[in-house]
Amino acid sequence: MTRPRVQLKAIGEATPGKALPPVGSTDRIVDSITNAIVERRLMPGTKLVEQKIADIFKVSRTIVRQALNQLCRDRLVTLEPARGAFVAMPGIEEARQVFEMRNMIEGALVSELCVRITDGQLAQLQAHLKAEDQALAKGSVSERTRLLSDFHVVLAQLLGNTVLAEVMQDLLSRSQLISLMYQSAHSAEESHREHEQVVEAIKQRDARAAARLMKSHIDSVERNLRTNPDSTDLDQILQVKG
Amino acid sequence: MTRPRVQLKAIGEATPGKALPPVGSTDRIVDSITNAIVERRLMPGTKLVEQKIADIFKVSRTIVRQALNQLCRDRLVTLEPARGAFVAMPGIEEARQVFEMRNMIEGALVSELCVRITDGQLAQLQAHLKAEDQALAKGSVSERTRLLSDFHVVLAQLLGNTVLAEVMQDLLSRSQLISLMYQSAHSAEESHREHEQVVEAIKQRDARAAARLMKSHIDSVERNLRTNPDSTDLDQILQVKG
DNA sequence: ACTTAGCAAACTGTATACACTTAGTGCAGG
DNA sequence: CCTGCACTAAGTGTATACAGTTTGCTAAGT
Repeated sequence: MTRPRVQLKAIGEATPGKALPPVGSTDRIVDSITNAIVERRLMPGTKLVEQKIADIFKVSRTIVRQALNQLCRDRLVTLEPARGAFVAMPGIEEARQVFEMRNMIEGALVSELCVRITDGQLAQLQAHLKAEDQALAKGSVSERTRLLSDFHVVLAQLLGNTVLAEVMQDLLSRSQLISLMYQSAHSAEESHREHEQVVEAIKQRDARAAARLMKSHIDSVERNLRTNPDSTDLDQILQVKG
Repeated sequence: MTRPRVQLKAIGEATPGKALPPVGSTDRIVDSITNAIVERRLMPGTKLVEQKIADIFKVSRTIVRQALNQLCRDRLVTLEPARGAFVAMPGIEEARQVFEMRNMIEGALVSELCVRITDGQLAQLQAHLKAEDQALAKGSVSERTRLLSDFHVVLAQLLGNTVLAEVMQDLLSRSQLISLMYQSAHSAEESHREHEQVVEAIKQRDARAAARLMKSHIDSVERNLRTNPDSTDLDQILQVKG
């Protein structure tokens, strides 16, 4: 079986523009690998050898194993018994389920927001939209991607519900991995426009419209995945088979 | 600080009527402790000493630590650095957030079910209701509790969405821990009746009613928590302070 | 030339050892 | 009698050692 061989050094560096790095050694590794995956520096299927990661972070395999276990729970990494850890390769069915779940949660989320959002929070949303706009104009690709994804996290955070925010963060990491595998044809510009429409509906306190727009946004992202299994994907699909 | 001292042996046994035990040693321990917690054999605040658990399951602390880490991610256990692992004691705010999240998810869930459920699946639901009924008549308290909780898991599973089912399973474990801390006055009979109403609405394919009934069911459970912080809770709250 | 058996290197899974932190106990001083 | 400090036992955090498995290579056989 030939899996993609990628430089593991890709996970060494931190990402600018993120929250301050976590205190624990384990969390630091989880964060680095998570970022490396969602930023496409670690491709799906890449084997993550414990000792190499341990060397990079100057810790023992014990710590690395803890990190890999957490990543496995996040579904960003697959653990195959006695074989090792691999960057996950979510299948079509899993992708469908993640998006279905997002549809349900985010639909209800924006509905609720229409009822409870404050003016200050609305301004916060507008500020995020502006940041998206600027990133589209001059930002790097990875910055765009991050902001477009963060939009959904911000929405979740506005409800002040940590439980919800964590689940959303999880679903979004997986979404990014999925988008990466089934190369999305959904343009950043289109996503941004759809985000603006959602925010506008929230501003009007139109729960029904907001939910509809959000669902159609997510559907639109998903649709553009399925209809475009392009060459990169085929490579990876073949690599799975051997 | 005085925390409740409970026999750790409580986690040794498996629970009848559950799915077959998992293969890995780690998962076996996670399952045992999870069951012990939701079945109230391990009370909130109980310290989980690694070596003792290791002795019980005849494994090394390495394995136990993996299990405790997983339980920490499930929020059933709290890890305090250099102090150890404790059965979680979710606060009021966390409880509110869990129920809010359930409201959002399960509302959308039953709506969706109204559109997609098959006759066979409806029969499955009815069968579950019947099991609840029988447990109310003659089953043990823990069996009732389990069935009433499983109702929600079954609903999630009917959608055929593993991602959703896992999140729900998670939220329900936490809900059980919460009910246990803030002793619920919500009677099993009332829950069962409300379940029946939800199923009836699904049967009629009335999405709006189903969502409304489900939300009111969850609200009703939550309301009965908050208004009844009885003696057991006070004990635990005092124990936290000093 | 192609397949297959066997061997060696690499890697994972678990246990163990050891350093460091915390918590409890007893004793001395106020 | 109460307070504060040193000491000790218990427990956690990390590294390391070792056993078992997988994987890729080599070589023999068809």
